[in-house]
Amino acid sequence: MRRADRLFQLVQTLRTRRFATGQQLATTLGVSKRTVYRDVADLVGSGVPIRGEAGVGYQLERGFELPPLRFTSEELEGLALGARFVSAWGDPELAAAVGTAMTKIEAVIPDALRRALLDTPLFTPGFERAAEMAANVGVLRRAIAERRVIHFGYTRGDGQRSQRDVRPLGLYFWGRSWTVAAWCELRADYRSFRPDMMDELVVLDRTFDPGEGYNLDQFIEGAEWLREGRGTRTPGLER
Amino acid sequence: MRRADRLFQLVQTLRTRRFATGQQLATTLGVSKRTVYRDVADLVGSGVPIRGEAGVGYQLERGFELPPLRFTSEELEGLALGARFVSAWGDPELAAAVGTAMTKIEAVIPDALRRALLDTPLFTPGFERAAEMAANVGVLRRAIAERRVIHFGYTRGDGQRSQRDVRPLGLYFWGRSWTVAAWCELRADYRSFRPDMMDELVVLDRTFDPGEGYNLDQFIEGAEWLREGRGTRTPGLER
DNA sequence: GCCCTGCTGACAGAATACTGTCAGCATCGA
DNA sequence: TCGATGCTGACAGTATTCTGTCAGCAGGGC
Repeated sequence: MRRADRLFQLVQTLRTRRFATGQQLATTLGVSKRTVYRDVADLVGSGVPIRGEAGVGYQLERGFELPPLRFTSEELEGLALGARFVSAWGDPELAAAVGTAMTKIEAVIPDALRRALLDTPLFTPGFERAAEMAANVGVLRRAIAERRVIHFGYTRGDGQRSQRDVRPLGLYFWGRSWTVAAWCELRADYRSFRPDMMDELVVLDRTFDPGEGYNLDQFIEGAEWLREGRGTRTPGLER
Repeated sequence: MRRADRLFQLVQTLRTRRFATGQQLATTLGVSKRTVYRDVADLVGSGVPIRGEAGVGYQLERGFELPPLRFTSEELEGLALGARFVSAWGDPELAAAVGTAMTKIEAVIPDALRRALLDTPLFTPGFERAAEMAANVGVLRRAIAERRVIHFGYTRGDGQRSQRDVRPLGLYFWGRSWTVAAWCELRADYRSFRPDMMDELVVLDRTFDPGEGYNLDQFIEGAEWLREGRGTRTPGLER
């Protein structure tokens, strides 16, 4: 086995096992312990965040699960604009994430590109209630990905309050505000809700299977306005 | 010199010179031509886009000026959302750029991450006139970066038409539409314009120096509504 | 047609890297 | 204190890579 391949495999092993002692790695890779130490030293020298602790073993730091990406300046320009959108209107978690992403981007671009890419005045002004609008979006995003039922109190525009258990299906951003598409267990039908009108949002342990009757495809099917992509109003919205 | 260092230096040489023959590279690096060919083959095998043409020489393809970036999954999630924003509302050039960026991202993420990252239903519905709105934005973006005066015909809402020479200072996206902040040479004052109401937009050869009286800072100073970040109307807009 | 250049294969000697063994020190947790 | 583990240095034999030389083919520009 070529050394380069072995180094790769060492990282892969750490990726899957999280913890491994030098002896274990040596056995797995079929080399001596001394060679493992040398390999680890080389990898660390190349920037791989492997941590070794005496009495414990080796551990790969989080965040190294993805390979590096190479973007063109045009692509970075687009991503940078997108990052501003997210900063202005995304939920705080994602906004923070794109913040660190932009820091990484800024660190590597040469000065010549900097002006066209970052100094170009391209603004997505946040509105007064932008942060408020995005308040619950992060939680909803996770709930959708994990297919968990959520519970919340909801106050409609006319002041009427209700408690809901809903199965969140998708998030929509309409230029000023978010809505979440969901199957409402109270009404036994599809409904849209505005995250900023929710309070006491809780993600329940209960999960759901989006294949059984209540899924986003059906929601979209019932929403002519959405398919044609021209509506600005949201039918079924609990407003 | 270690081989790895030489490979790096070869790329650096091509970065700065754009063109170089194998013989030139051999002399620069202090090795034989044959070795250069081997090095180039290795680099190409590692994904470096070097193009060799018989009778011409070697050339490094554009887009390789930037080092690779390593993002966490959270950061990629944020950038992915931003990419959707740009696809929906950005100008066609940037939309295409984020498209290829997303292709690169999709290519590397493991299946486990794919669902949370790409399959999460997170939509930024484009509106009927979204493409139309962004029509001239790409051109304006370039003009701002290059500080070039632009000329266009403008039709206001009341049907009144005019021809303008303006110095574009910045682009704003308001959730549904774009405006460009500019110094209007006709009115000798700051004005905002909607790109979708421009026709026959031309970037002139004439450049301007944003330090001389008409710059974005002054524009912002005169725009209380913008500083406080709460307005949805745009004073001075030629509507 | 001619020159310049990229590109490939083969080969042999030189240079380099790789590896295991041994020996010892440092650090962490029990 | 003790054991487990990380970590470092030295050394020598082996394996691998690297490199230049030579020879030839192919494609682009003049």
